[in-house]
Amino acid sequence: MKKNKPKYNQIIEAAVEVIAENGYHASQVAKIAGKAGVADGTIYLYFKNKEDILVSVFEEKMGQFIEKIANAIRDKNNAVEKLYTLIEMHFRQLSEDHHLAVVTQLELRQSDKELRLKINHALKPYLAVIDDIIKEGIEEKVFRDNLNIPLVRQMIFGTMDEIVTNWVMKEQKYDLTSQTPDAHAFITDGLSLKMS
Amino acid sequence: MKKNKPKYNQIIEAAVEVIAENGYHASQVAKIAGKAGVADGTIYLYFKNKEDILVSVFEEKMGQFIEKIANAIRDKNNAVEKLYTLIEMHFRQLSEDHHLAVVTQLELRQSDKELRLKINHALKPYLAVIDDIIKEGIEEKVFRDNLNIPLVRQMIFGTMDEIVTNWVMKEQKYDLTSQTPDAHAFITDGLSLKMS
Amino acid sequence: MKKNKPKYNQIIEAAVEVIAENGYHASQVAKIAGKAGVADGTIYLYFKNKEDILVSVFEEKMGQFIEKIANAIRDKNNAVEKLYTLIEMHFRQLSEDHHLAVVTQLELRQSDKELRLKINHALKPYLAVIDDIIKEGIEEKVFRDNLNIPLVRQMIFGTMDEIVTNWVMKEQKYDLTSQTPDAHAFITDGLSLKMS
Amino acid sequence: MKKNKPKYNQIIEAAVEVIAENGYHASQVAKIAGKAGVADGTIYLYFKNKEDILVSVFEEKMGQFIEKIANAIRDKNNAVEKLYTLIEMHFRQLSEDHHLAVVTQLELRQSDKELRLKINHALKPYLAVIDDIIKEGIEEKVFRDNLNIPLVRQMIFGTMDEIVTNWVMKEQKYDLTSQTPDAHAFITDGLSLKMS
DNA sequence: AATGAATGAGGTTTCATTCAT
DNA sequence: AATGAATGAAACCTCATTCAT
Repeated sequence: MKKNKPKYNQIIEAAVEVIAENGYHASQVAKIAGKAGVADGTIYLYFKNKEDILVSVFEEKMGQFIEKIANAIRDKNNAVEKLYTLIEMHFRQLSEDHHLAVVTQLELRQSDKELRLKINHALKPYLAVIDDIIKEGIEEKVFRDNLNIPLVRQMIFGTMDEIVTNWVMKEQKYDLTSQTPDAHAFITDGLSLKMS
Repeated sequence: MKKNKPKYNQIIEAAVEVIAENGYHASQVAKIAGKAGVADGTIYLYFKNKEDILVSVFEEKMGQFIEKIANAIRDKNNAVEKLYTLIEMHFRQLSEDHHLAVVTQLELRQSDKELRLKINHALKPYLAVIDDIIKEGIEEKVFRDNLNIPLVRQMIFGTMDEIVTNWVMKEQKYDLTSQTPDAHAFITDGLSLKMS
Repeated sequence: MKKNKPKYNQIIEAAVEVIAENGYHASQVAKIAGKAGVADGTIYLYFKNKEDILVSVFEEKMGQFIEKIANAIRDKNNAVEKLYTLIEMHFRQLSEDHHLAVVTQLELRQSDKELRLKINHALKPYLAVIDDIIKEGIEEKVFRDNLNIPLVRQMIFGTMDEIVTNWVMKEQKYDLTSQTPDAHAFITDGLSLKMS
Repeated sequence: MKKNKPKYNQIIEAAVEVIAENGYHASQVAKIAGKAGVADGTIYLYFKNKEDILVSVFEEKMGQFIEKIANAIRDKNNAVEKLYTLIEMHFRQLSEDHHLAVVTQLELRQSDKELRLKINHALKPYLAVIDDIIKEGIEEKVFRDNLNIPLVRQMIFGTMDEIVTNWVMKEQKYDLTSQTPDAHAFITDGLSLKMS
């Protein structure tokens, strides 16, 4: 978050709203400028081009997203609890900001390959947080020690991501956060019946 | 599959190739017509509009995709084996058709919300197959009976989808099919260390 | 001149008129299309981009310009007469097509360096015609044999060009063709008083 | 030259450099301000608008250009020598200031009709100097007395101008000043072989 | 059934100029 | 006198779709 750059943040917030309301391809720079209350040209004092707005939107929002999750996890005592908190915070944050959920789950994915790569890059720190939890769980001997970490991380992220996308596509008609226990159970224990 | 409509299939196949080679946004109708060996106008004798081509591509390919998986599953004896086969076939089919993998995992996702909904609709039969396996596993008492089936199905699909997408984005540098055991283990048993 | 391409020629002629009437920088593609009676997009079926229109205008017009001069010169018997005819035809052709004169003398010179180089390239055949006359005059021993041909050609072209440009800038208020004898006299004899 | 206006001259010099280095169309006011070491807005304390900068550049430089030629000519005894000196000085001054040569011969000509008229106006005093030499030559009876003075002046200027432009376009690969004798010979004697 | 020439709407970005400080 | 952040108009080109042949 660039401090003391009110216009920068105005534009970022306006971009999220405009994309959520109009869809990715109907999000003209003029519309963003209008909602941000600045002239079209002013956009280009703060962003290199339209793509730069979109990447910045993702970076800013993702930065805040990760920071909140990292904070919430910090005082948890073990990997299982941390994982639970991560899932819950992931769901809750998107649940509380419908605009952001639409933008990250649907609209920003319509961007082309180059932009997608930049967006994926902004996702790296989040994936690292997941990796750390997996490693901690292995050390604590609550997770198996033969886990393929990158693959497991993909599966955890894929699981949460698909749940959120379905929720967004169903127009957020049900409560997302309450899916946390089931999602957590699936990730830790899978589908299997526990043997006694 | 429309039978006895050779041009229809020519256009579908051309569309997959053009999208895989050029990317979604660089796939003009004229390019598809060119590769299919027909005039631009001819496209509109077989498809309502460009979106109709893309939806049809997905429907045709998804139909074949599901049929093969359904066939392979039919003679498996229990839910665990069926699930294993489903995952393996999912990975293998995309592994063997790189064009299709690029198109389904990356390019078609760049379409707008409306088209995405239609594509999701074509996915329904596949999701039903997954649902059936889950139900069967519950009946066989190898899966827990308190599973939220739609949620679990999303998680299974999300897990596989994310693995495939990562593989495509890493330019298919490693073997996808060999990820099957780990993916299957994650889905059935989660991360937890099994107690003896 | 591309034959049997009526739209091609319509666009070329429209471009000359639009540039002459509005000036180089106010010559939008839309204006040219409008005057040519075609849709904006049609322009791009015949020309790669706007620059291509402008280069083509110059090439087409210069081709006709040179051809007429070459024809007129062919049956002249000596270098002095040929030079006289070249000057007269140069002046007359621009005199008879005011639009073309404005475009070549004023408007097209506002183009950037790259376009200027392409335009200069189209001028080469004309400069070769001048060179040939100079060489012929030397062989006929009516011109000095120590002439620096490229330099002399520049001087001849520069002389004519400056006269035409001045005439265009003075809004063609006087007769250009009647400057031929004086221009010819200057080029052949310079300023000096002939000694007896 | 506005005396005691250091910023005025800074801006003029910066403009010449920026235009020579970047070309006419890439010479934004901001770039000129940057090179001059002043704020964008400061430009408008000294110049009415961008066109005014360019006209002033030409006027300032042309004033110095003419003054030097006028000084050099003053102590020559006859028209032929004065003409020789004028040509030599014309070539030498542009030869010694490549930036200025590029700006006057190529870049400033890309301006629109209105600006070109103002630039031509600044050229008037120079053309008057040429006129005076022609008149003096006629009086001295070394030039013909039936010369059309404005036309002859255009031809002399056009000759020199075309030579300089060619030299600039050939990227100044050869020596310009040494073209003086040939240019002078062409102007005084034309192409004709002298009769004895 | 097939063609392909023609259409025309729509948006990102630059940059000269202003004016509050 | 000097600053520099903010303004906002303006145009090239692409490409899905049509329709006369």
